[in-house]
Amino acid sequence: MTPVPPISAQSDDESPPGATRARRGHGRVTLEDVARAAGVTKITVSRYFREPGKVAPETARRIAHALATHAYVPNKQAGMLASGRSRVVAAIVPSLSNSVFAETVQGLSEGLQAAGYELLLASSGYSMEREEEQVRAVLGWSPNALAVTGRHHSAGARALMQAAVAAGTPIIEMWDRQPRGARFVQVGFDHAEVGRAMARHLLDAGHRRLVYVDTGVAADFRAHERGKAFLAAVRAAGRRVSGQVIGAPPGDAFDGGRAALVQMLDERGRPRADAMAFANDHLACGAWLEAQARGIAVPGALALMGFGDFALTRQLAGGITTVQPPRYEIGRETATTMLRLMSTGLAEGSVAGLGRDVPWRLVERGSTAVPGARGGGG
Amino acid sequence: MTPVPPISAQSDDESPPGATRARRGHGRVTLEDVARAAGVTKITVSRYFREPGKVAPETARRIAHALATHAYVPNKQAGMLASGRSRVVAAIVPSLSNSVFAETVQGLSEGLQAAGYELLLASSGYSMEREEEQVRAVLGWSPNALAVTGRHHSAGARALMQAAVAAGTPIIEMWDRQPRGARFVQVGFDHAEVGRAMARHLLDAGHRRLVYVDTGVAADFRAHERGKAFLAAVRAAGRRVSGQVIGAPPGDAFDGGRAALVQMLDERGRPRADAMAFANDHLACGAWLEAQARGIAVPGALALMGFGDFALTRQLAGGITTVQPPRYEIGRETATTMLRLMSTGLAEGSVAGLGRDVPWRLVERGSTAVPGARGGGG
DNA sequence: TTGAAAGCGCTAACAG
DNA sequence: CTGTTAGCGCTTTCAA
Repeated sequence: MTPVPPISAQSDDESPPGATRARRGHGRVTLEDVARAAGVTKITVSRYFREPGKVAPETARRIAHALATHAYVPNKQAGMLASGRSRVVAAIVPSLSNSVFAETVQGLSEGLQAAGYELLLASSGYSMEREEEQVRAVLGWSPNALAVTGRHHSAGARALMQAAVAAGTPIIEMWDRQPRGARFVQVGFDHAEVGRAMARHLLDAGHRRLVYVDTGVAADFRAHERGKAFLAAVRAAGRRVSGQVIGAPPGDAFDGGRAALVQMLDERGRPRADAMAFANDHLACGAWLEAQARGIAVPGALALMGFGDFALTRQLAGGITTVQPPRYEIGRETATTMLRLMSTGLAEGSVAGLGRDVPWRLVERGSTAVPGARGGGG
Repeated sequence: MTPVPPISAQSDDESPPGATRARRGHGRVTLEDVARAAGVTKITVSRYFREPGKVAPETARRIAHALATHAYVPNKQAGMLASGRSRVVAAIVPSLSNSVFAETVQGLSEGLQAAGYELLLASSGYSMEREEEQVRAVLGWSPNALAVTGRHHSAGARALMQAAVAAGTPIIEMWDRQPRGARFVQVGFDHAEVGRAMARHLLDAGHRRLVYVDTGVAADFRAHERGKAFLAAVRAAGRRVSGQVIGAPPGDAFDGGRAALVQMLDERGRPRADAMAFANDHLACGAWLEAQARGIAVPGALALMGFGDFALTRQLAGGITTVQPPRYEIGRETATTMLRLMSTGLAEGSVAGLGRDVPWRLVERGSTAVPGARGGGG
């Protein structure tokens, strides 16, 4: 263990009159300790870190030596407080266990790390109330920028975020992009468009009775939006097709997908739908597995498609059609956008609605394959 | 006396409605602003937050009113610096995308949140070098405690961690427990024991030719340890059984599992092993899917088992035998242990090796089921 | 090239 | 119950 030098007031200067106050520090090594050991003052050590070129080689050597024996860890609070620069960016995602957001965070983290920023991460557990708490909490660290997920927030969270923008802190909404009425910069895509594309894909394959299985997660607004648009698109397709949105039970998503499939079966165990679209791939995979267990042919008797492009969709025989969202790219693009906004100082209300549409694509696999050309419906 | 403040290029014209004037630092509202608006001094506002009982009701009312119109966000850097208490705990996990750690983080987060702590999260990407960087980075925030994953760290990281312990910051190693030679408090379990249990399970089922498929992730030391113990246990079981450890290719784990299975097939497409144990359930599921695709009966022709208890293992027909690690509990227990150490101030070297064994269990499912009683081997 | 002085925004101690 | 004073550890002028 490195010996921690005594911090006792070893005063070479005059003792302050009537100085009997209790010391407050926590036993850590400070810049001052290192400086004393190196025979310089703390500002020189500080420079050694920030502008190494500006300290004499000999001095640098002595400082390096002092550092080697002192396990010095710079106190970031102090640095941030003094400089006003935090080099920290905060992000709030609904869930860290959801691999979708994990990859976004990965992209964000990589993009920021390259620029020397640290990431303060929080999760809201898909609760707007907790999101507000987290917004408040992370803003307290004066991050240089904040990324949140989606465009639905509590009034309180919105107020905090707007105050932050007004104070010059860029705020970015990830995963969702809907320039109309946007209050913040957005990096993502339009989920309604995805919902429509899913419907169109199934309609084009000739299916007539379509179902969208929504997630059991109440606050997954993006999934709901896809479902809503899906339904609207089906309804707009004419009288010969029917659309329906049902909800998967909360809990394990594989089980939820299975349950949704079962719910769609008639008394004879046959699907009352031609095709089912799911809010996410776990649900879709669950349904696929249940279909397989029951001998329901996919896509012969029932077409299935999901959202998310989870690894498993490539693994199940024939593959499961899905929408590949730019999970990683959203994070990466958010980082880029943040860096740009931070450097230009453009964080004003004027940029609300700006941002980037990050492209997604529909990946067609076996679960919605059309044998031959099944003929155009509707 | 008063140095002329740097002239702000832009004229401080009128502040946005609701919020009062922008100040020089971040342009953020400070305690002082609120205090002025409430007609008190900042310390009173500070007390209003920390010890509400100690401010007069009338004063409290005025402060509350001032707050309502000021979007005040406390500056945590300043608070921490002044109080020395951070109410922040840091954790470093190998990967946020790995659901195993995601759940641990969830448990940790929940346990800490209840006690009013915030979580600073970092991921090392399974790299000891990056882990050291992250240790250094998070220690700069003066967390009240730090949790790292596993007991393998770079010398530099170890030095930083030991200095932190010496300075009174509890450090906990999660997921691994090996009291011999431990330098820090550990909350987890012994992976060698798991490896032995996996071997025993397969041996007891009468299998003779056993294979452990290690992960393609080089720095997943715990997986390697399970493999090593697995092999040792098989070798110790006598001359009539054989054991082997092979590595899965890096990349997608489902594909890795498939590849590992293929690698074990002879020219006629028949397994050269009786049973395969995998470093994780993704690999095991991949192998299972490949076996199914090739018409290899599981467990008839080949028994499979994994580690991790991922949701999918319950879904594939018959289920896949796995080891259920206490993913969530490790996080929860880490939180409890941290809180205890922080309150007792016991963070000295004397507690190294202390900690908790968190129990795991082997979940037997179809993929290793013994039809009837296949007869005792070795 | 190095140092001295003056805070950053907040809280601990100690009066009133 | 409220205010005053003195820092927390670092970075910013500015001076030497």
